[in-house]
Amino acid sequence: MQWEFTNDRAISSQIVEIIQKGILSGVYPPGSSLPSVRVLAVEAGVNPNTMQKALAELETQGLVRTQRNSGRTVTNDERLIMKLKEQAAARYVEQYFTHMQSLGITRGDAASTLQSQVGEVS
Amino acid sequence: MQWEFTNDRAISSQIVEIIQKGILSGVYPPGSSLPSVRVLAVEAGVNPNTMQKALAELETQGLVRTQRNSGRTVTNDERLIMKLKEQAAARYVEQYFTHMQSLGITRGDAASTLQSQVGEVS
DNA sequence: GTCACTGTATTAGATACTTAATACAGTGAC
DNA sequence: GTCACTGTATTAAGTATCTAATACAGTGAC
Repeated sequence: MQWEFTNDRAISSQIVEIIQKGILSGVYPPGSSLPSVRVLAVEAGVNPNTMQKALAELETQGLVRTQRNSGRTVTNDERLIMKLKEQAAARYVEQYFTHMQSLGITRGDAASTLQSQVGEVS
Repeated sequence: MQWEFTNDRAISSQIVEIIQKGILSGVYPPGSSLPSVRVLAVEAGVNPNTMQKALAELETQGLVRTQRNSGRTVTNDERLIMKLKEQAAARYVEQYFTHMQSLGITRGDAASTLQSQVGEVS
């Protein structure tokens, strides 16, 4: 997990997205237990309150379960994970097209441009 | 120009991006004059100070020129515009791949997924 | 029972952003 | 010269975010 933040958005929101991706990509497998708030806060280099806020948000999304005095675990609901993963992917696709269209680039041209860079090493 | 803002990022930053896209896409052609700070502020529904901040940022990027007492114009430097447009497009491509990779999706699969949605109406 | 660990809550301070209400200097039309 | 418009600057207030420093209740190992 790489905790790198930009200062153009709230840190807690960025944490939510990072952990979301960790769960949706399988880095945090279904049912596995998460480090404690305090440990995660140290790892990420943020205040425990900030990490707490992010984890609370993840819980309302159903991605994380909390056992009041014994830590948190990733949900076991693999169908939910798969569904959210597909939704996220679809959102990224549309976000790409939207950005390119606002530059005056059609969906077709946007697709060609992307296709030509699949092999690039970035 | 559609002035719609989310509250997860600074409004002034969002204004910068919207006007940038307007210039790079040709909605604001090279050399054309921009509405005044106060008019743009009303259009966008924000405080003049906020619009001023965004326009100042655009000027440091070289996309906009200011004639101290007679308004602002879009730069005439079409090469700069073209260059920035290509850079922005390349950035969106990489951003897409990065997002998909953090979901555990390879560049190749990310390209296929996108290709399959070119024709969608969104 | 003690200790070390959980999540959670509260208070205070610093900072950034946005709005609001002004003000000033320069320009161009009349 | 007056008026209406430019960009720019300043001050104050409200809000959101993050940090810091605590505190409390519950659990499990020993």
